[in-house]
Amino acid sequence: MRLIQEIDQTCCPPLVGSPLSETEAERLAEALRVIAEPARLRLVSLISASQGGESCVCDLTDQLDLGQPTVSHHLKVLTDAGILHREKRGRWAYYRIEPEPLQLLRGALDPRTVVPGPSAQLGVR
Amino acid sequence: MRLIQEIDQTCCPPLVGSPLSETEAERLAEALRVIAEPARLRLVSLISASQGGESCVCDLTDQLDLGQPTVSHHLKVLTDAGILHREKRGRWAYYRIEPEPLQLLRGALDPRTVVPGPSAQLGVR
DNA sequence: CGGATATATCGATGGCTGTCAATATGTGCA
DNA sequence: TGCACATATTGACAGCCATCGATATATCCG
Repeated sequence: MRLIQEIDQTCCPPLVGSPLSETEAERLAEALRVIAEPARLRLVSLISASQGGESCVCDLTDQLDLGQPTVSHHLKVLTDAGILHREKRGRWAYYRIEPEPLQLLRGALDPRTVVPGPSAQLGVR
Repeated sequence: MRLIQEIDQTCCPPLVGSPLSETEAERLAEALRVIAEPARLRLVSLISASQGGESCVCDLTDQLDLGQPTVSHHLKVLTDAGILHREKRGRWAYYRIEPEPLQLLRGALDPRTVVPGPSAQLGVR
């Protein structure tokens, strides 16, 4: 059984500035692992590029050269992480992108982490 | 044996806009997997937060509660990916952050992917 | 040279996870 | 009610990889 793991505010402190604690690193890694997977990246890009911003499972299964259970599995992982939103209408399940989680992950890779210019000393201990 | 995999321009097309090809998704996932690991995230954050922007292995081993071979392994993965730069001075090896790769990864998570406003149609097929 | 120190490499192992086939659940339709 | 369709869940398996102990390599010092 897999625990639900949401990508929320507490997951993604900037990668740089002060060193990540063990717990912070684990949470951020867990969040990144959700999207560090080819099939899931393709699912996100397919859904976001689809008209109406949503897709049902059958459309996605066609394009991914993967079995339906596998696609369903990846959609569940993305949904549990909060990256996708699932809505069932009739026999079909429609998935759409939830904007915030990806933005939070993006924020964790903030370039200030990596470019220690003269202003790097500001709040940083 | 592990192949060298650099995080370069060709790795990180924006996650949204047009759907990722199978190859693009694999390359991006491979790049993300490099940082989707707690120990490696901590290494990056420790190095970037250290004075002078660089650390030697011994300093890092102390703070990570991991064996020296394991730390050395993670540093190699990060270096092969282009995220860290290694410089040997005397008996010590000093690692510092290479700014570009993390920025490229950040670019791949571009929020335009996720916020389909009225301007979402621009170049997008 | 020889010992000490710093780091890297090797080989083995255990745990995690992506994948599939089979099956279950749920929904619409006749 | 019964069938067809769409999706989810389960159980099993294979491949990957983080970790470690042991060892190799490299550098400094006396």
